Amino acid sequence: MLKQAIADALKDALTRASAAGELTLETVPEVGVETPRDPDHGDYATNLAMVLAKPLRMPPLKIAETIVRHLAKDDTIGSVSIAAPGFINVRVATNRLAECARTILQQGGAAGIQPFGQGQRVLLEYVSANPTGPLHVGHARWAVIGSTLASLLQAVGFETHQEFYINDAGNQMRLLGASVDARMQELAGRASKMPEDGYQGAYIREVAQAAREHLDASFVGLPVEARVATLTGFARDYLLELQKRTLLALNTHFDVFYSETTLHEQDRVSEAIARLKQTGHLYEHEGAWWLRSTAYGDDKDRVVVRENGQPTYLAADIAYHWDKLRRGYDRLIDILGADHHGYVARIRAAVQALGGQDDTLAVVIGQMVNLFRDGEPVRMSKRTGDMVTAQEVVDEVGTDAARYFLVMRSTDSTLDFDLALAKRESADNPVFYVQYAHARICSIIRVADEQGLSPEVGETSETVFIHPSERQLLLKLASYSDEVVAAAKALEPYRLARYAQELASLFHQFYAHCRVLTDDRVVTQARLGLIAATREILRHVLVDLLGVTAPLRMASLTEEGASAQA
RNA sequence: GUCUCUGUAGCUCAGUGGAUAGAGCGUCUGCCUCCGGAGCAGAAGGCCACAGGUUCAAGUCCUGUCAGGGACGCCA
Repeated sequence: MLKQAIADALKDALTRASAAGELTLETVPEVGVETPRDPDHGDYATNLAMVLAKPLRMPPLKIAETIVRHLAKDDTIGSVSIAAPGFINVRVATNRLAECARTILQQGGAAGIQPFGQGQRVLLEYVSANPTGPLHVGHARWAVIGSTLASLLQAVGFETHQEFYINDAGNQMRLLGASVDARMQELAGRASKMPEDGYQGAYIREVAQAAREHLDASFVGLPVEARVATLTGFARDYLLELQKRTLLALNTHFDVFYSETTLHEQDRVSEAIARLKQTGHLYEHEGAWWLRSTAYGDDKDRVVVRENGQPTYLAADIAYHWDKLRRGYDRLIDILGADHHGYVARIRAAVQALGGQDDTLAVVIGQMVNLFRDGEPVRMSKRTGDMVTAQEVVDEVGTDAARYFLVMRSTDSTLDFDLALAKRESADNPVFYVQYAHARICSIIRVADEQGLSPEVGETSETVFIHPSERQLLLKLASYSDEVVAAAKALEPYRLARYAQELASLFHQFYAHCRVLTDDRVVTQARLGLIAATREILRHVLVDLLGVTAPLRMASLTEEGASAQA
């Protein structure tokens, strides 16, 4: 809310100084405004003078003085100071901060968020698992990152859509059908042979059991090919439903589940191949057709049609991405696991070969999740039966903790997820810390309500908000809209979780230092407004962006509190 | 071997080229007459893996080395 205003004021000052002939600028440079680490250095700062020192061939301190002399005092800039070697430090007028809180209170947590997306259409594709088994924790991480990113981009003015690409074609699916068939034969008491590299997990037996209940009894006696074909479809549907249930439990909602098989059935794959041949991006070599992906920076060219005439997985994915482009999306975002990193260059190349710009497709790589239970690593393997599924994780720790933990780290970092820790309802657990701040505010407002007080931020704030913790809280509230925009531009949803924790921390500090409900009516009114604005922001970041609940009260506390007092 | 992510406090991690490197947990010490103590305050704890370079300024950018994760199919 404030960053742009300060940058504009500085830019105006530069222009005036230039017009006055005191600084000889050819163009007005980009003004970078940052928040200093040390609050003593002001609320916002710029290194403008130091950046200009070289081109102007003037000492940075002198430039800073000149800029400050031409800086118009407005309702945002309270005071300005210069610090060696050339920083310009701005302290925001407290009335302006109070005005920000008032705006948040009136317009809600989204107030002031710059809608730079301008209605551009964005398609996010994420999770996109094979329907050959339950989702694992890695999938859960992509799910949470994807859905949070979708909300985030929506909040900054993009029109976002979310899709799950079902990898339901190819050899893996036949193998799945054969694995289920083997288990089913077992259940029927017949001799069976699990195929080489067949799916071994306990869930295969579950699918087989379900198939026995839903398919006709005589089915077991059919020839192998017929059985496997039917079971492949059955298992696909069954496991996809399982995955969908998990995604819902993670509070993730897709607009479309897009089946790879339909691409083949509707000849989309052959169309895409024909198109690439026509535009000269494919060539024939050793009986196969290759995409010239090296033309767009890939390490080597990639086969799209095999020697035997069958299209590869890449061919289908190219067709899918072409379909996305033809549906009129301005930007495509794919979220992939680090295990698919090597795939990025070729799909980016394909998008460009299909006419996309080099920045049309953005790929977010999520590093892997290491699962722990009480410090002991838990193995994740699809082939063994003992893996912990995403569903089990959500069942164990709950949706809120699962979402928060899976999104709170940078996607570039591998995530250590300790189930015991996430489950613990204690201070270890950041999601409870943030939710507690929200519940605490609700509690105060409930008490105030009983006294006939409603939250408002009055006009006399300069004299009312005098405690440092009040200022810090106000500043944090005012920076929310800037933070949302920054997180969206960088495609870094984890920043929202950090912000939420920092805001909660500042609120708890304020709470410890300043009593809200006091004998002084003016102070009470102002502080009620402050915490109500804090609640708006907490609710927005938790519910609207992170997809986590913002509880009015902490349920387990009342129980514990009751028993503790007894 | 090539590509890629990571390496910052005992642990898990922040840190958009700027000022004295931060948070949470853990450890130690304080704070409940009072709006919810799942909280707050304080202390201890660091050659930012290592070596060069770029610049007014490097934890941050570049190159190399070391260590750990992931990937290198006419699998999906």
